[in-house]
Amino acid sequence: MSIMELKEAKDKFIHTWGTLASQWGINRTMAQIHSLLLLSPKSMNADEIMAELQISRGNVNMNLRDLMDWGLIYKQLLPGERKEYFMAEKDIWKVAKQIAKERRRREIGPLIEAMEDLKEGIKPDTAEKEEFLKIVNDISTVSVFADNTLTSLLKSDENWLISNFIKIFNR
Amino acid sequence: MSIMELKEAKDKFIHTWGTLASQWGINRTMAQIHSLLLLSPKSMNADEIMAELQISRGNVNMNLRDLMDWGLIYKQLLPGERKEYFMAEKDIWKVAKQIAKERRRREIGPLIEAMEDLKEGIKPDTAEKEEFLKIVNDISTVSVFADNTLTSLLKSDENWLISNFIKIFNR
DNA sequence: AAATACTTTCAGAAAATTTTGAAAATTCAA
DNA sequence: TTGAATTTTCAAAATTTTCTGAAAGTATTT
Repeated sequence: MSIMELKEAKDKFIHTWGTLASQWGINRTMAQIHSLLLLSPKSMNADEIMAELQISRGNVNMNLRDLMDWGLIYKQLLPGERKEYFMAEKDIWKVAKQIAKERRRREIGPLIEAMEDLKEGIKPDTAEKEEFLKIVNDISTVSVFADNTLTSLLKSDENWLISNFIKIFNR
Repeated sequence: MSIMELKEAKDKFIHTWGTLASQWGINRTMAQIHSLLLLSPKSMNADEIMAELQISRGNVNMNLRDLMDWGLIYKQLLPGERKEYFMAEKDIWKVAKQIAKERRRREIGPLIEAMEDLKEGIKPDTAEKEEFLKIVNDISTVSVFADNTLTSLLKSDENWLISNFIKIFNR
């Protein structure tokens, strides 16, 4: 690949992040705003984001809100400024942990709940029902395992993560 | 919750699985077919799936294909039968591993590639470019870490997973 | 309290994704 | 071969999701 100018590279970054994110269930604009803020040295307001990404005010507002729900960006109130400014968390380890945490909450949590509900509703009084409960129980067990594994990974601090990372590299 | 009949519980299972899956980027019908096969004691053909889920032949065909790509179901050719029959992998640990493997391949792989491409295109000859490369490098590092962690989890066998699971429970 | 600056909401429009179903392709028995 | 059974494809339709932009809501200044 030939040498790119910075602007071009940043645009490519934003585009890539947006495309990948949409492949795994996160909306494109949300990912684009996130990467824009990730790359921006200063915090930005809604108008700046609208101009940069060529999207509507409503869209910007809604996705900023979602990004705050995900814990990926922060609102910043600058003294003497009426407008709200937004900045992204730049520590990528924190970002990754935050994403893992949210996905755990959104994807694994509801699965565990649903399986518990199903368990409660069925009595294993026939072979058929036993078979059904076996599957529900298995899914429950695996989900709880995944939940616990992720939780313990997330609880352990950055140093642990990095040392693990180095260990894996050196094996 | 009151006592449910088995049929009702199975329908709820299929519906829940479909809803959850669509919340995290997998299409609803694919998840419904998967859960139908997961709960079915015998393998099923396209017509049976069409009838049970009230969906078109094309839709069934396409999603069976996708499920095979994910490695979640197998085609079974019954002797004396022209039609193709399908059965789901019932070992939930294997299912979970397969899902983790695919998601790693589809979500993390392209991210690592994209960051490598960006790195190659930029020379750190200004402070701005250095900052940009810092972020790209950080993302690259975290992605590779996540990739390695998942890979080593997946390589380790079921016994390891279960013993870890027990450890976490006993702590 | 009125005007101004800004943010939020939400109904309808646009875009993206999923689904349908009939036609084309493939497979296999006779 | 032929042709009946079955699977695959794919353009168009249906559905779902996302986006727009103007109106409503809030906060701040004068």
